[in-house]
Amino acid sequence: MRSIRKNQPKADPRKPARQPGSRIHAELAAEIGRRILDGTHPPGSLLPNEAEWGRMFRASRTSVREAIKTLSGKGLLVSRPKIGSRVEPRERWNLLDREVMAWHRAAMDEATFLTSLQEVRRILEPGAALLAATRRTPEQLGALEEALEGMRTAATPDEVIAADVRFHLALLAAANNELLAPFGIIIEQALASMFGYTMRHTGSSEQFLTLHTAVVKAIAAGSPQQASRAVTALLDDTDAILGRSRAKPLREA
Amino acid sequence: MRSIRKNQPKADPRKPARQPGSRIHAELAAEIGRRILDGTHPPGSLLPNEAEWGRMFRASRTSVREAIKTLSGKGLLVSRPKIGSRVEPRERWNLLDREVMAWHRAAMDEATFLTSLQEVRRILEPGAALLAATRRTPEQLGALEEALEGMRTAATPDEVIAADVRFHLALLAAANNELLAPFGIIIEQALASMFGYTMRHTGSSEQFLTLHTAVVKAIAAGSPQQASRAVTALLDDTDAILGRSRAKPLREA
DNA sequence: GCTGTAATTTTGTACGATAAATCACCCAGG
DNA sequence: CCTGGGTGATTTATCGTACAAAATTACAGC
Repeated sequence: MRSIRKNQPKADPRKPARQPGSRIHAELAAEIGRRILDGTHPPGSLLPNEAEWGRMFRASRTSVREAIKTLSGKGLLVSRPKIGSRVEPRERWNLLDREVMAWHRAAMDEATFLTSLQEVRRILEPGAALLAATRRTPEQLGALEEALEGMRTAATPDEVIAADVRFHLALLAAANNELLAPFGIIIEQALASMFGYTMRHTGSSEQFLTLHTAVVKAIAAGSPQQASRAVTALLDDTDAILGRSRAKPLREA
Repeated sequence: MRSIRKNQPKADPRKPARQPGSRIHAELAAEIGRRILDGTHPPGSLLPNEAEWGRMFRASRTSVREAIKTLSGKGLLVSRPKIGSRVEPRERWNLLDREVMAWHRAAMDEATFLTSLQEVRRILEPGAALLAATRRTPEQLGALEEALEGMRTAATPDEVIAADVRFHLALLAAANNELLAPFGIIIEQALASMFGYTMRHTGSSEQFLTLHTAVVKAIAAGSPQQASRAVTALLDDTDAILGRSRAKPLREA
């Protein structure tokens, strides 16, 4: 085994020789993305130029550019010759992108983030259940039942969460609206964020199951109103577990 | 004025010399993206390798790679050495991305697409109105009123649509949930798609204004239920203009 | 037949050069 | 003074080439 390398650009032993499997451009995109989301580079500001990023991270301009392309594809910035890369206003950011949302979540207060997520869930999921009750295919109903069974038989908290995610994604899918499915990332993020909270509040697992079962029954029966209400009850329970005494504006009706 | 170029890579006069201002990598991303969305390259299939794209479009591999990075950032594909770039399953696609949605819209039946969009609007907007009624700032209320005034004084259909888009985006913004704002692209797409339809059905413009005014009044008064119902009525009217006799599952309540 | 190794293919990274876009500045002319 | 044009400088955009790394495939040896 030889140890020489012909085109080794930097023989710098201080650089800890990136772990294998990591893609430099992906790391750069994540690092720059995080710095944008956490406010280090606020909207409207000019980022360091490509050469400078390259020096900072000891990466080639090629890799920096690929990272920047990833980020501009997510609406975080725009690049123009002679100007540089400028951070876009927040409303242009594609917050519903998996990575962007993960960076965002990491950068902000977890509780606030979770509140926003749950609020959106309260809007979306009852509506999705309404559609699902009349449209779900037998396969989609089967997926819901499978997820329910998964929650019932789960041995560890991780498995419960995983089955719960499957359940709510299956619910969205059963609405049979292709523009509804992408919202799944909101649910994934919410349940992932929730992980730390729910672990401190065990004890309502039988109610947890009952509520989920009610949703499946309503959808199986083809009762839109019932399904919608069941989902709302489920979200109420979730928020209760979170220990929040929120205003619950959606329940005023 | 000289016409020679030192490092001209291809002196091919058949290639129509890209119009200025166009970014090659952006064009490539759009072209490949469209081909994925329209089913030319279905999920799970392997794309041509980077060198081949380069030959097809007479572009350098560098540009092709930047285009691919844009697309993989949108969840349309993943690349791995020796394997190539494989199209991801649809549920991974970031359909809520502006560009992806535009490609999608171009590739599918317009009426079906519009139906999906309106369905999501029926779920989201009443919920947003509910929140907006209690949370909107005076500035956000002002933005709604401004958009309303814009519809009233609009001289051309284009101006009406533009003001309408402003109105509904302002509504989303007034809900003061940062995860709700990104859904604005759904509204933009819906109203853009609707353009061709509504032009054939003029005549209900006074009702159009009345319904929008009702929304503003309810939000100004801080009445969540009223605001929510007003928005639903507005969407009913929109669907009626579209000439659809849809099941209106959300109105069963 | 099985196993480990070599060859091969494709993406990943690096570098250097040039093109194009655009801003900042200077400078002449009114 | 201001105004306009030209000029230079800066940054991204594109190109071409070379090599590295990953992962599949082929194959030799047992």
